[in-house]
Amino acid sequence: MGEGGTGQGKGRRSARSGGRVTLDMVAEAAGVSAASVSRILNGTAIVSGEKRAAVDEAIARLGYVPNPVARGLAGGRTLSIGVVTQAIDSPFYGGALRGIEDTVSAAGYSPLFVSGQWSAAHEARCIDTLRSRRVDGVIVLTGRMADAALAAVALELPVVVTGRTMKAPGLVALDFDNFEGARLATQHLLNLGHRRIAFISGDLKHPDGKERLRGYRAALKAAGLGYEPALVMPGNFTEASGLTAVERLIDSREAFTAIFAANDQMAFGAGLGLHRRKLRVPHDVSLVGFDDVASSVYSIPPLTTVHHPVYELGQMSAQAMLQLLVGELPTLALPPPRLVVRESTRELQVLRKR
Amino acid sequence: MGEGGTGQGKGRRSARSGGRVTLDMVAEAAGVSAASVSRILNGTAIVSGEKRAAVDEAIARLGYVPNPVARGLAGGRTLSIGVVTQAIDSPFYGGALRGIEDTVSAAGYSPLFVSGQWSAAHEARCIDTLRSRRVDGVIVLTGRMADAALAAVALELPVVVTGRTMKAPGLVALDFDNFEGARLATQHLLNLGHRRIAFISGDLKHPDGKERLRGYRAALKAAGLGYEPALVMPGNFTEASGLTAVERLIDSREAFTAIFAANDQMAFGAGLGLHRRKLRVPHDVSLVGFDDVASSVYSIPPLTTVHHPVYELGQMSAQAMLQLLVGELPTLALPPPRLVVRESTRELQVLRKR
DNA sequence: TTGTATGCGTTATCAG
DNA sequence: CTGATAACGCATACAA
Repeated sequence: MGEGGTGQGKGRRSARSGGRVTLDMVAEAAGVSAASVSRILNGTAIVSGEKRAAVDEAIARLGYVPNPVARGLAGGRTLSIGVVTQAIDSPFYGGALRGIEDTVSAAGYSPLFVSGQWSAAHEARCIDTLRSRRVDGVIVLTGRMADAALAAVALELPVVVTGRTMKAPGLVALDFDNFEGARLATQHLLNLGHRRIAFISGDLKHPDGKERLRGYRAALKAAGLGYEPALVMPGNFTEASGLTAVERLIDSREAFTAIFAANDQMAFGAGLGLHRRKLRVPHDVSLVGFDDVASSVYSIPPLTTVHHPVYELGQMSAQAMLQLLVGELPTLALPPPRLVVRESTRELQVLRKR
Repeated sequence: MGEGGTGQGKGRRSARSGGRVTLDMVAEAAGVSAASVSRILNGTAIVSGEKRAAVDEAIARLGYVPNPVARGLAGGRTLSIGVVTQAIDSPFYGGALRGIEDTVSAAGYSPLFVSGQWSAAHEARCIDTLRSRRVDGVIVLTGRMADAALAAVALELPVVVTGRTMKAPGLVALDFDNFEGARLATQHLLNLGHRRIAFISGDLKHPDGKERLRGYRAALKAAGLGYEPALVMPGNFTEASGLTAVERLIDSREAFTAIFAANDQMAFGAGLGLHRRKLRVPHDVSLVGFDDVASSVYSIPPLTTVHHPVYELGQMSAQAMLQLLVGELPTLALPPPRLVVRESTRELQVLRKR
């Protein structure tokens, strides 16, 4: 394409680097100045219809495509936006990355993904890399960095951060209602008649972890039940920690009829732990997760969980960034949490009622 | 860091753009020419120890960090390498992406990930984007593009492609022995006494899909068993297709005691299908997957599968690219397939033997 | 070995 | 509205 059949003049694209067509060549072909071509391309100023037509034609005929690198040097904008995630291969963040890529690339931007490895120091280094690459903005998925540190980078370039609620100039935070989600999940178990509901917490230094624990406690309290620390096991959002937690729970001989894990991955680990101890889900114990990752539909049994709109989260943070970039103040809100009831929970059978 | 406490002279970094330090400033501070600084930075030429020391000191003191954008414009190298994957959120490719990122960034490069969406046309567009961004090379994970198309881009910039075996100038292909892996998996089932082994194939237009089917057939043949088309169900590497396949298999009333799915995701789907039909794994039917994705350790039961070293695959393709970039001819080989026996397979019980 | 001059492809700042 | 011309930050022939 672009090469067309009417390849008169110019002939075989010239030299190295794939013999690319430059803006100058377009300008010459269209009989205008390079500046005008640039203006047309960027809508920087109003140009007459005639010239515009000539330029458009030349661009099409020559198959011109702008060079983002040169553009970045000259204009300061690289049309690339940095994304710092925790682990690029996480089943959870994966969806968000896809949402970001889809949205951002549709607007002509390219995402630059870097993994923070769950470390504030590493994250800071990632952001330095991103800044040295002159990204136009940075999207931080959750992240471990202090709010203040983030606010500091927001002073120099637009920042969108998910998973926390904060305010700072040049920064927009997009948070999901983890509290409500956890409350919903616990309430579901309560509605099914469960009273002894164990909780496998996530990393409690992580805002999501904190909020989900809070939601669990709130639901319990609203139901007139006391908070029993013995039913709460620490985890770190990995399958392994879910497995360990459930083993400790069983070994503690504390009675429980249901488990709410602070994320799906831990729920999967817990499920395996239960399976190993010959406890069946949901026959013997009901199990609820959080996030609704792709594989939760196909786990055995399919997992009841709280839907976390990660793809939308990605889309929205990207949109927010795009708006920030044009100087608008984004006002976006994530959809509220929604419980997805599948097959890992069921009504408490009376005989086991304590 | 770099700012240090000894912030004498220069004072608060000057103007806009974060008031960055340029190479010229370093040159001036060190009392040498910009060219020399550039040469030191790139090892382009031998410079005297004195000047080098002065420059190093100036760089450290000023906290200079090169601008990749300018570097890209001037030198043609952007220190970024493009990666086209199929789906950035795939549990399978995720590991490879991590391997690539780790390796590439350790060498000072930044990966630019784009999703090909399983479409040759989309892939081609992705590569165009990458090229317009002047990446120094492209890593293609499997991909749908024709070999010839890939060879064509390899003419203009280094290409590393995984999941296929081909030869072309400027291109290195890194393939995994899918045939042997599938043979191993099938052999395992055979060793356990299974004779009626169903196969859920992957996309047969996909080289991996083809090879795995071939391995299955080869093992059967070596065991003196005929190939029964009725035992082979088509799939497309998704959980959903695995579920469907197993349902069709059961509905066909064809007898089988084991299933080999061409990837883990389909195995998970198949597992759920079996569960729904009240068939237990491995009690009633043994199940083997392929890839050994992270979650296969925690599936119920933990899945016996063929380990595919995806992370290493990512690392090696990155290394290969790095070598290509310095003009070396990479000679890397992936580790051979290895069967990971977990709990989804067991010896065939005589009573069910047909 | 080192410095000088030029160019990379665009955008931005000026005059016209 | 439009066209020269100067940055942008660095690398590289070329000359010294």
